[in-house]
Amino acid sequence: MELRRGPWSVEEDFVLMNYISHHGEGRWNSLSRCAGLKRTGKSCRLRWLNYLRPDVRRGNITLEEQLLILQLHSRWGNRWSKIAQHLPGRTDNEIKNYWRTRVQKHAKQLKCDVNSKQFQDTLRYLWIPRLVERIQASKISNNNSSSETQQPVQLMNNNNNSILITSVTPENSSVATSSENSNQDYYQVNQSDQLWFEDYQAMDQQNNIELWMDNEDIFNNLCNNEDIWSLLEH
DNA sequence: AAATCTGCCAACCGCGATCAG
DNA sequence: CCTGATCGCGGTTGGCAGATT
Repeated sequence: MELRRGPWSVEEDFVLMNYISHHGEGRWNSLSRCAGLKRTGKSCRLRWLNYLRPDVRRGNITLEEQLLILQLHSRWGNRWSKIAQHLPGRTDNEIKNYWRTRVQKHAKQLKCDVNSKQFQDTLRYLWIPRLVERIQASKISNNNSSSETQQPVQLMNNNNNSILITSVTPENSSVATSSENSNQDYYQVNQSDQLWFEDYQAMDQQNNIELWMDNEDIFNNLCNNEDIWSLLEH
């Protein structure tokens, strides 16, 4: 039997959805045959998981989701399926596409490799905190009560060639992180030994941005579809 | 207005892991 | 235990639409 390739038709989608609704997913090769689809099992699986499955989320990646992607990628690297497990309704393919088209583009603009320590540090110490700050600001301006439990972070040069990351209380939440100063801090850090990294890890254990990942409300305020990259550039 | 470029995203491919006989 | 089949993941490609030249 000749296998079909390329985009799925509406009829094929219907057949696949109908079959899975009656028989469940899995055993993709036999599923494809039994459903009468001229597609590989692999193709059926991909179509279902990335497009047809009812809990797939559509629309732009939100600020919160962008933050999660950055944080999780800094920890796990290109383990897209693992990252996707923490973004309900988003597929590994979607996250991978987002990363490649948006994040890698900015690495290119900075003339550094996306996997280089320099770029990873830029993400971790400059862009992630600024994104957290931005989200926090948007929540405060929205009078969102859930913001009380979430704290922004602040970047400080502690005169020891390391960057100190501290939480910021609501009363002094106007965090100053001009790109010039932060870049200067960043390059000083780059010349230092491993102390800064240990500092960060220690803070990581206590009260820093990782708290965000565990907040159950994080997906309850998906109000904002702004793009962090345009925000961070200006 | 036409040609070219760019961003986006669905789909395919290769490979290693896992499963089943 | 071995081997072929299948699955799942990450990398890559191709095509479309909108932006730019």
